[in-house]
Amino acid sequence: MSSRSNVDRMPEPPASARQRRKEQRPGEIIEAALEEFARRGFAATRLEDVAERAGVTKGTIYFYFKDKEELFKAAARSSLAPALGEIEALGANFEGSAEELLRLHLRAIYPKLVKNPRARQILRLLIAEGPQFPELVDFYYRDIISHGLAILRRVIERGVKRREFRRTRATDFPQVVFGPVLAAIIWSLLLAKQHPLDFDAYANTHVDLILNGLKARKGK
Amino acid sequence: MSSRSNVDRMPEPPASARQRRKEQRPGEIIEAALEEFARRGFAATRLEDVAERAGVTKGTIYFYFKDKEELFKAAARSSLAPALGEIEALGANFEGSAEELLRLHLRAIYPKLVKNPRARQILRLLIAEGPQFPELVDFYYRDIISHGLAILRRVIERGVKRREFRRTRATDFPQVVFGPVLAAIIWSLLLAKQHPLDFDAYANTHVDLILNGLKARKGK
Amino acid sequence: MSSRSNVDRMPEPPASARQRRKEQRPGEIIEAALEEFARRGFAATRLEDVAERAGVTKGTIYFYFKDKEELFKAAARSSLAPALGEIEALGANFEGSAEELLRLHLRAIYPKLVKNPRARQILRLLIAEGPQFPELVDFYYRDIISHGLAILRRVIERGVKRREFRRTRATDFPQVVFGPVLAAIIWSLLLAKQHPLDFDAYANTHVDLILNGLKARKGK
Amino acid sequence: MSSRSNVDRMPEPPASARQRRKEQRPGEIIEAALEEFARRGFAATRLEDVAERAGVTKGTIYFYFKDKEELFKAAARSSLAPALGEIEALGANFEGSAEELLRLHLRAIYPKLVKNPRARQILRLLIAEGPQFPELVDFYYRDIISHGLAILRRVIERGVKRREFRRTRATDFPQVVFGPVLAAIIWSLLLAKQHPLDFDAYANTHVDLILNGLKARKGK
DNA sequence: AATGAATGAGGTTTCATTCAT
DNA sequence: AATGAATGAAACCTCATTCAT
Repeated sequence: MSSRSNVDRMPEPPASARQRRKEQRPGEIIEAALEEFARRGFAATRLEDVAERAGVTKGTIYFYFKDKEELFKAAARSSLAPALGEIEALGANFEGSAEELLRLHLRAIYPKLVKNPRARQILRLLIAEGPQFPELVDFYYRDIISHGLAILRRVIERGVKRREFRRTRATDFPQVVFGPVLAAIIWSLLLAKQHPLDFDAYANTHVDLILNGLKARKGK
Repeated sequence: MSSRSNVDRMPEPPASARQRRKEQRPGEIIEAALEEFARRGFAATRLEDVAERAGVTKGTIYFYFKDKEELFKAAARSSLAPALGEIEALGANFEGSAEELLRLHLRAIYPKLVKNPRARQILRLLIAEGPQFPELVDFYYRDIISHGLAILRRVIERGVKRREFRRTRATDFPQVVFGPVLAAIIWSLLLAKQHPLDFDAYANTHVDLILNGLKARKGK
Repeated sequence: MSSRSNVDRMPEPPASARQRRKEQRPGEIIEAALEEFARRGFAATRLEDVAERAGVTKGTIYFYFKDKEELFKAAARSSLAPALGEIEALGANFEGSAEELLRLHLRAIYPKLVKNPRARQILRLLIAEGPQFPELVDFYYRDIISHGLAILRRVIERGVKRREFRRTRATDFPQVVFGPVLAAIIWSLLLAKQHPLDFDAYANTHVDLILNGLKARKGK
Repeated sequence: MSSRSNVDRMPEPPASARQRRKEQRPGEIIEAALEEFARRGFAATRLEDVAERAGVTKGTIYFYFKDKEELFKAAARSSLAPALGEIEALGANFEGSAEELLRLHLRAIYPKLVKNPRARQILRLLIAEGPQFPELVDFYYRDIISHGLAILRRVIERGVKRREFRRTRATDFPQVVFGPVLAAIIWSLLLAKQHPLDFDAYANTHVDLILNGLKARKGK
């Protein structure tokens, strides 16, 4: 990403550089746009800044995107799907206990969501611009959120079936299990700089608390 | 709210009404501003719209607030303190079990935060505009967040001391306990309209799961 | 019109100048716009130029008109109605011959249309921008053209009834009688500067030719 | 016209087709340009649209024409000369009466000017863009208008010499005789769609009225 | 205290034009 | 001969801010 602009300034780019550039341009612009939109929000972002960050001029953006809104949507839909896919894959052929599986999932979520700047930025955009871009919310619900919740729900159900977990309404509200992750992301977005948080220890506490909360009591 | 503008257009309002009006003006403007800012974000909000909603003209806003930013800060600081105060008061002379107290707190939080549009809007503003208004984040951390977390921390510590709760790092990370509330608020902000959630049942699940997670195991 | 800008530059305008100005502003802007639009056409006209000519800034235009198109329509509808009214009035209580009346009408048309820059400009706008602004064409047809043709038609019919004029299809096509006026206007718009035309002699020739054309032959 | 683009996309067009294509390109572009310029005017016409209509890309236009203005002039000069030539030829070896000859001329003008979309479009361009392109006006005056008027003048003079027509100033102002044609063209440009006109009957009325106007009175 | 006409900086968007391929 | 990605100069338009009243 940072090497890009250097190339721009290099005289005599290799023969096929132009071709390679052309194919990468939209992606580069989207990348730059995501960065700027996440930093400032939709309205406060200047396409001039996006252009500069992408190493092109304003006009070029309009060659690839109809208008600011289109660019925003393209950037905001910037996929979290790969991350989700990896998480989903965890449960594919898993044979162990539900506890183990939930631990695996939650532990995977932190590096992929909390510590991943891109994911945090997208969450910020979603919260900030959701009301102005309902299609965006729809998209994320359909493609990401509902899937993520379904994954959690299945793990919990598995635990219940195996008598590892109590039968609770947690299967109806997997958001409760996920909630602490959201708290961590928001902390990271707003406060981490001034008030650092040990996210590893935080994740352990989250896992421990939730698992203990779900598990069936021996004594009872 | 709707009667306001009528009054404005009434010729010769009685002296006292005018007086009352004058004193209420800033508050009315702040109220209108909060609404608009929360709906659209700082940059996208037009002072003209705030003025209209407040039943005044643009010029009047500048009589009470130096500029748009000042108005935004005034609106965004719009207090959550009363809500926090009420929650804090719960623990003041409480003599019962920590479980009971935590239950009380969590149950109090839902109506005051999740179901309270004003609180939700402020959270949205904080997340959306935080990067542009660090003072705002500081303010909320100092006045609200740190206090709120401290309250939770004290309740948990009380439980640990009374051997009701296990000794976990939850006291270091009360955010984990609070997390599900955040998830509910964000759901409410973005998704509730299309995908309603039974927040009462949700709250019960939250309380149950967290309490069970915190409690010491009899068997062990 | 030309004194306006001087006033602008005068320090200390009289007390009510502002008020007077406010009421005149829209009219002044329309006047300036008509001038510019007629000179350059809709697309090529810059609002900055209109503003300068009107002695205001770009922003002011948008205070009075929604956008460039709205301003254009307002300017283009700039009335020809008074001129039409005066012509129409000619026939009101006229008691003389149809020949005399037609002479009166045609003679009145030249100063009001051919020699009137405003009328010429409007015609140019109508022809040039008609396809882009069908509502404008509708408006002119409804308010001006159909009335104008009706006036001519009535005069011709009167002549026919009085046996002054032959019975021809000129009543169905008063445009034929009016045509030479159009030729004069267009000449004036395009060629008069390089190739002056004696419009008074032209008008006489027009009147003579058409009247002779309409009149019943004695011999026959 | 519509098959053109298909050909374009055909791989390996036969050598001769390509050759033919190459030679026709400028003409095709001019044709497309005339269409677009007449529809929208100079400023509002986008070269991209011209290119698309011509079945080429923007760049190609610049291979044949220096810039937009050059293309416009090429399109706007698009010849009316053939039409004029045919009309002029009518009088070449004509031996009959002036009345007959004038009838011939006027009758020839309608299909060639009023009913010919290309001629109408050029007139529109001339009126609309004349002020911005004085050379264009000069060109049309020199090559078309002055010739056309001269033709009419000669016919009228012939009639006067032969004592068919009265001696009037119509020879100084043949525009009067031509005027009704202009009215018909403009009607056709602006109003014909909404308010159809029977141009054949119109032409007859024109011929009848003007001839009667010109002719010497038997009785006198 | 309040108004609202007016400003002007700044942003989005368009499009003629260029140029490497 | 032709392409089309890229540019950059304008142009439209918005809106925070001012100020005479």
